[in-house]
Amino acid sequence: MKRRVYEALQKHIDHPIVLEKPKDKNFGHYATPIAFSLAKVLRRNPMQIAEELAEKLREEEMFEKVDALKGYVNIKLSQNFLNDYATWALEHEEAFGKGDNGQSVLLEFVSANPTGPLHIGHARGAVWGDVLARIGTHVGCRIEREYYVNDAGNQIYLLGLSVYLAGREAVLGLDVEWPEEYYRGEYILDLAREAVEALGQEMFMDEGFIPEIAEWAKERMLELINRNLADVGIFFDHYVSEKSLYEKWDEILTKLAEAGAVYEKDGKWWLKSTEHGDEKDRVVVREDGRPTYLAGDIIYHYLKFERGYDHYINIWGADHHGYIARVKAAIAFFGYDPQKLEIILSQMVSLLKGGEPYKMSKRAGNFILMQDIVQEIGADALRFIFLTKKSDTHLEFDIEDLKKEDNSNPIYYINYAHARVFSLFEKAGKEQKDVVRVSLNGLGEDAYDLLFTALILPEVLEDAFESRQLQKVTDYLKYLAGLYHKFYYDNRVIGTPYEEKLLKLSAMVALSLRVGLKMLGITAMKKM
RNA sequence: GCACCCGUAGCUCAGCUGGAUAGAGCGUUGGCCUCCGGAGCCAAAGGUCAGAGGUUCGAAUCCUCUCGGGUGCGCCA
Repeated sequence: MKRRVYEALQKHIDHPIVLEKPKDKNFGHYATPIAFSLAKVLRRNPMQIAEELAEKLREEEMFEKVDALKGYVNIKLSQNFLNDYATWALEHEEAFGKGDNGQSVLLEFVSANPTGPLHIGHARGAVWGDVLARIGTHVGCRIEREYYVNDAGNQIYLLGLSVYLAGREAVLGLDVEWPEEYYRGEYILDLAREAVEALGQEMFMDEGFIPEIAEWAKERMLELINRNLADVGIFFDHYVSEKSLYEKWDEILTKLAEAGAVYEKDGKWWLKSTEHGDEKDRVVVREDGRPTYLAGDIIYHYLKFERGYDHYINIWGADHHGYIARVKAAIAFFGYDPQKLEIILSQMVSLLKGGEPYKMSKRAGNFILMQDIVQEIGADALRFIFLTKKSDTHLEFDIEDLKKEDNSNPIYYINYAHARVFSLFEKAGKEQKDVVRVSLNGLGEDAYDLLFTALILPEVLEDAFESRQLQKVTDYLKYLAGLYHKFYYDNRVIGTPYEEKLLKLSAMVALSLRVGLKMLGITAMKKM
């Protein structure tokens, strides 16, 4: 809809146009301060320019009214235009809001180490990535979801060691000496019990079996992580194993050397990441010849770019922000455009419980599990908490509040509006198809406000996706639901001369709420 | 010390590609059910947009500095 307006304006203006929604709805549906920027170029009075422009735009059929006010050009869409659009939307439910962006995007998210269950911080990135993918797909991108599995290195050995020791101590009752660093937490005990059962006691008699135990435990953890994700409706198209990448390392190192990207010093190989804006060069091969973690990431991103997507998005925890420069540097050395890699940082989540800060630490084992929160407040509420906040800001919430908040949760507010519409149709003994072609002519201003708000869903989705600000969708849904609740309160529907018109309007609102909720991974309720 | 994120109502947060009178939810106070779902609606109180400069027709929004909070600065992953 916005695009149609934009195109209409373009016919008359040869200048970048900013189109916005006026704060005061009396000003119309759209407004542009274009006259101010044109005034600078043309060196003329903005009021005058606005007036001339308004004059030209009045010829467009889709506009009912075009005003010039204090330099702004305010535009009001015609009722016929809005009505026809609503009819189209209701007849093409699946297509409403669908775009044709066409970009192919590889979205990497979660990528939590397979050494434990997902905690609440992971959940934020997981939900964000999932919804970004849902909306992106709806607006027409071809988005593939990928999980990078860090299944190599010391941490996996540590996992094995932890299970091995827990098995000896808690299951077999042997004396053990705990090292300084190991994984704690109940899940390690569970794993140990299972492992003794599945692998046999003899595996716990000799440290030499630790790598085998580690491998087994890692697989179990991946299964667990996937179950955690599935419980909130999150899935992946690809899993890439870090371990499997290293066989390509020699080849990649050669490529880097040919590009002049690496050098040898102190018996180690360094990436010249400072050449591309990093603060220092980074070791990629240790003295003993083993590649570092960065090497794995270099291979991974090289292969990503080889796969030829238009754009790449990684959602990382904010604690990895220092890592961006070196990965981008490597990409640049391969001759690819590092701009195509976009890193979205998901900031910390702090939890309170009854006002007390909850320290989250994987090693300490007292972190809050995503599955526990899901069990307490439900997947939908968990999704909503994260989606009402932008990703790059710290988020703090109290578990106790969330528990008691299930009644005042905005999801209920939105769903209630949706359910009310279905209740109306039921009471009226009608179905949507009975009213889609009804003309809305004759309805009042508030009805058209509501209709217009329902119809802007596509541009809200597009804007939210393009700006990576998913909270715009939740804001919109709350606003639309609020408008409908008020409208419902002010207007009687059934038994009035406007019954069919108002049912159509209600159906349109419900459609936008439903599609919007679907984008958030939440199913709209017809009854509550 | 350097880098990144943040500082907006009592609390949790929107608004930030500069635009018209700074918003929501919760909390507080007071109204609205003989009537389609009161899980709703209406109203009130509550703000030096951390502070100071700058840029310009115009700044919560952009720039600089200061103060305050968080995170990162491994050849761990």
